[in-house]
Amino acid sequence: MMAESPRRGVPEATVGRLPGYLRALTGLADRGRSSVSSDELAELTGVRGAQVRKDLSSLGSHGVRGVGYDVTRLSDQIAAELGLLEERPVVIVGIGNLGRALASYSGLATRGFRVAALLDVDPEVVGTEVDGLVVRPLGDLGALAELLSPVAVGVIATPGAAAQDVADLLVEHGVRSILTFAPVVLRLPDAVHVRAVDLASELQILAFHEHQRELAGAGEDVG
Amino acid sequence: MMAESPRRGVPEATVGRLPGYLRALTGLADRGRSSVSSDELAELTGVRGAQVRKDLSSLGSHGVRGVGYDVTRLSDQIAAELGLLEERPVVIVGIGNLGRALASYSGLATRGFRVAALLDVDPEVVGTEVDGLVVRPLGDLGALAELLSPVAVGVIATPGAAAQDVADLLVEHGVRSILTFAPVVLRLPDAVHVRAVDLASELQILAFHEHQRELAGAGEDVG
DNA sequence: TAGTGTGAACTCTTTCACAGCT
DNA sequence: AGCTGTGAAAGAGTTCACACTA
Repeated sequence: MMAESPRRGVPEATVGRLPGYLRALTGLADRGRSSVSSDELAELTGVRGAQVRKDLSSLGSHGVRGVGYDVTRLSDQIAAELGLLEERPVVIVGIGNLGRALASYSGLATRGFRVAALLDVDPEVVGTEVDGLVVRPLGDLGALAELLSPVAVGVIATPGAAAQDVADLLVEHGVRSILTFAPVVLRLPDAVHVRAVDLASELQILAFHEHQRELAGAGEDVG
Repeated sequence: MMAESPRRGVPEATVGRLPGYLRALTGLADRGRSSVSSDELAELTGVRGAQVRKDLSSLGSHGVRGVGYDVTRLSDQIAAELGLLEERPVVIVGIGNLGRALASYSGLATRGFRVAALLDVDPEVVGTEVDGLVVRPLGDLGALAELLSPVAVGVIATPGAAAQDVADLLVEHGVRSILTFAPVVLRLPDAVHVRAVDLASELQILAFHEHQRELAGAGEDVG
């Protein structure tokens, strides 16, 4: 028989859940579990069982009927899918409190990444050491090419005003995936993947729901 | 005629974009602009024009045909929808680098929030001052009730191992909306709204796309 | 004329429900 | 007996395209 192609195109919504599955599987493996059912994995990650099965089947996964999924095998398969079999370098630009938080976050190392470089423009910050790494001037980016292979992911933790320039610079040096915390919309070539986390937006979304509840409460029967 | 109900139920996907619109509108207002078209707003926020119009119409908004939307009016309307007409208090638990980054983020104040309290368990950290606020012991939460009105939003910036306990404590004290940065799934009553931002997951999602590109590149014509 | 508001088509995602395997 | 894998149904979200109007 011919090798079946595991899948073509994992749906984006599924990709978004893979890290959660991987995290749960790592936890299970640490506790010595060797197999897990879709319902249990669902429980651990806060989704539905059917969802887990659909997601995993889109990876071409093979669970065992009547038993479940092999924890190690599935974990490896997801890690492979995410491209984490090899440690991926991360460059963090902007070493304020946020940049420092990211730089010293041990979860990066345990989940497939290596902080390869810390960059900043502030001469007060450049040269200081964070979690064993010396902060370099932004201009050094070009000199770091060999540290950034396989292609690094860029993290922007600068003030909003600097974010676009930093993003352009990263892209110039070959970065194609950027995680930004700056509250601005980055204009970049379509080929660059950007994920934006905006703290204030997250809070505003929560505020919306809070507000809706307040309205609902006010409108309800009194007494 | 009777007052038309502006809407019933704004779609969740729309809610997720409102903060972006609000940010763009604030920028336009600062630059003295008084009206804006859906296409321009779309351009500024990185979505499509039709999307903007659908979103705004679900708020019961009224743009002017041939002209566009009134910047101030629309901005106020979105702020109202998000419940930001009154400053909403935020409690931050876990004053490590990340908690400090959040505490000193000026974007909170400019976007409808007030950092009402900083809490931590570490005696080394309790009593220190961050951005003009003294860090209090976690146990003080009960004593802060008056600071936390209207109902506060809780932010969890603790290590994963502490997150569930902190979340339970927040909920006990009336918090119904939580933003967590801890890489764990929180088990809370359904009535509590939780948004989880997991840095490593974000990077893994980017890594997935990076990896796909590498596969595609390797499979392509060479030369 | 420029630009909104919106039904209708389309696409993506989730959920259901059950056949089929171990 | 238990649990996966998956078509089919249902539900969300997005995009199209155009009538309408200031």
